[in-house]
Amino acid sequence: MKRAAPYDRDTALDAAVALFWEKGYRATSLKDLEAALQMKPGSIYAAFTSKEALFLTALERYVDQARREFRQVIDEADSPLEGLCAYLRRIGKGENGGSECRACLLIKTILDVAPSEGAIADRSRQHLDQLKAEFAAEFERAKALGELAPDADCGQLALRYQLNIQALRIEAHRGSNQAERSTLAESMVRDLRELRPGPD
Amino acid sequence: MKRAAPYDRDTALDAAVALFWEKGYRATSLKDLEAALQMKPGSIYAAFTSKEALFLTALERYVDQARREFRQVIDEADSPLEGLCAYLRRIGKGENGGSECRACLLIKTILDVAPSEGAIADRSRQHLDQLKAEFAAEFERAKALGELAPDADCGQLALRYQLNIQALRIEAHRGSNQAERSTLAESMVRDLRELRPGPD
DNA sequence: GGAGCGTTTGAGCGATCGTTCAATGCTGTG
DNA sequence: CACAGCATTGAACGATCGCTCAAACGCTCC
Repeated sequence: MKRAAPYDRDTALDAAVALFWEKGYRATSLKDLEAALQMKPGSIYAAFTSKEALFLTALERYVDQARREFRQVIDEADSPLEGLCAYLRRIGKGENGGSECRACLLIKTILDVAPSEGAIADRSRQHLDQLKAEFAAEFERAKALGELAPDADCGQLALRYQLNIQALRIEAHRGSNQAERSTLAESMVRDLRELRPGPD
Repeated sequence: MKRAAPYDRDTALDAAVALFWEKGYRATSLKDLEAALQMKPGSIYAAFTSKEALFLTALERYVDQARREFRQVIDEADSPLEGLCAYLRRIGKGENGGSECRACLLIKTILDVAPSEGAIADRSRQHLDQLKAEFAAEFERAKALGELAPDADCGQLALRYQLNIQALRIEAHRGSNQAERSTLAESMVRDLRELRPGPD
């Protein structure tokens, strides 16, 4: 039997996600990682190959978690459109699972990373596209249930939805207080609800 | 008479803006600046005190330019609301003056910069607030002319307008092509136009 | 033409970056 | 208990970071 690893990979990765999320890829030094993961440089490299590889692994974990949170909110909602609204509200509340409210790590990364570190930017873009597709699928579900007009462009709606989420998160990075962001989220929710076809 | 400075301060600052805009504050090294400004480190420090001070000066220039462009589009438009729409379209076109389309330097900076370099982040936030105020003033003007409902919340509208602009610019950082962004801008314009009160 | 002075230069500072590897310490087996 | 084997360690590497300063330069004025 192999000796149990004295570090817990999942715990370490969670710490890495939190750190990268807070400081960004470039600004996070190996020294920071040593402290956060409670691992010496050698161990980090043995476990994750390189800073870049560690980041990519952490990114995967981050996206998985984000997707899980989204799905959970959706599943608890009464309808697809209501679920999408609820998720917006949740982000506006500033609470995003247990973690503090920050700009989306994917966006941060895309803006932060130099062209030379293209692998990281590329992967981030892929993740963004996948999340957008997830949103689009939810809009499609809403349309099938009659919550949207039959000719609604779900791709476009998903894009704007995603941009709204990004905006809410970036707004949190700015000085704005929580109430302001809640108002903002409500205004976005209103826009979504107005998409509902109906005799009004 | 003092000897004329062998470097042109404005030219150097323009180069600094372009470089910082492309690479971000942290990722821009003194070596990069030496090449871009065609100045040796000693000269840079003699002229601008430090990398941080140089960035702050460049930031000022960037914002001035952005504001000038906005004002120009507004002044050429038939009405305040039309001006705001035209500016959105212009950003959607991907052309933003002569410079390539990139995420707003202010947003990039806020997301990029560590808390330890607070001065830079703080100044960026101030600039963002000022620009938002400029937008709000334009919405107020629109309201006074009857282009908006009398009870419209111009502060809120300005915020969402600014977030839309940020979204368009960040979208450019992503893979999305120009046509996609144009469509996006048109959709935002439509939202703006729907604010017009009317008999419908 | 030479003295004086302000500017520009670039080698080099200490710190820190991401990374490596020989030495060390611990664990499961005989 | 002794040993074999592997994970962990942390000092140290070369590169690069932001930055400094003594020396060289070039202009102006006498």
